Amino acid sequence: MKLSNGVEWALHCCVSLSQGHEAVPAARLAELHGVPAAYLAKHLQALARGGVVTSSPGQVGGYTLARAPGEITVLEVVTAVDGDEPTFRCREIRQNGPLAAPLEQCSRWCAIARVMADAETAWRSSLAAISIADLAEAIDDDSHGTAMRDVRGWLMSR
Amino acid sequence: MKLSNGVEWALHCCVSLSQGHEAVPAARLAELHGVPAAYLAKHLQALARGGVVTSSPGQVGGYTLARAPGEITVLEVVTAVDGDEPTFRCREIRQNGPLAAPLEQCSRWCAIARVMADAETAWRSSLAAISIADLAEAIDDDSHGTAMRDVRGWLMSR
DNA sequence: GGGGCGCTACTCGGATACTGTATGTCCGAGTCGCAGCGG
DNA sequence: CCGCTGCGACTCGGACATACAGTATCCGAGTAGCGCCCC
Repeated sequence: MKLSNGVEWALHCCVSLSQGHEAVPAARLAELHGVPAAYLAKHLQALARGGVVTSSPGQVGGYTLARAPGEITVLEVVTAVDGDEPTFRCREIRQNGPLAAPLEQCSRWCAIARVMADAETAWRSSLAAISIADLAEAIDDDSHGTAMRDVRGWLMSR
Repeated sequence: MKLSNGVEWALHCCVSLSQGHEAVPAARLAELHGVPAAYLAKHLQALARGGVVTSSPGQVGGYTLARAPGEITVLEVVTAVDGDEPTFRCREIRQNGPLAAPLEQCSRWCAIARVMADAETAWRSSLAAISIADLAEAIDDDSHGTAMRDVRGWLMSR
């Protein structure tokens, strides 16, 4: 079970976007994070589709957070980029083979699927408890208060 | 983030194995669950490598649970089949670009990686709380006590 | 009749093709800002 | 001097190649059981 690395890029981009009020083009975000611009654009489009960021075309266009940083959870970003399909897809193999379970016993999910779904819920809850604002604060603390200030300055310049 | 469907097969196989004391060949497990035998064998090998089941060659060989069903957790099965790499691999992009974080601030993990790791820990804990015996009991309850009895009977026959 | 030996059949295990998803890239459609022109 | 219009440049958005991992399969190495032969 591997998570697309686009998730990491998207989270960093959201944190950066939370530091400026102007729209930031995809190319500029790519430069800031040192990642391929064309590919990052793809993930930003996914964020836009997911309602995490809003895009504006034109000469001074770019991406902006759709809501306040404290109102956007990490889970939303992950879901927007990675898709909202469940990680475990039950193929109902209990209905296969010589001992196939009768259909009337399959009204509930398979016990295995329930366990996996519970685990996924725990994972999602953990991600939903953290907001972009929390991330920005944590990163700022790690850098003793310089990282976010530098990002703000860099976004302002040019 | 998608989980290999081999995980589902492996869990079902472990539950079935918990019902019989004889070694069960891969082909027989495949027949029981209605899945391709050659492919299932691959996953059973992974379970053997992970120490979840033990394999015995020869005419009456096959697979057996390596420990008591209550002592094997779902997490072990998932890890054995899917690999134990973390779902989120931090590429340290904070060290990229014009505002690269200095190395002395990177002694700890990136804040984003920490959040993802916490979520994964929650997921793993949830899976580690359930054993194969728990699964077998839950499946039995769903079928009003017939499913595991049928499996035992089918494994005895032939 | 008992013990030893060889054969056979069955098992797992890893090496080998194929498919789908993630990765990476590109060019076209659309929009906003700015400069130039006319009133 | 002010407003309108046309142009240009920049933006996003989706369509297009490529690389890798999951899917599916096969055949060879090894072992245990069984029957046969010899004593």
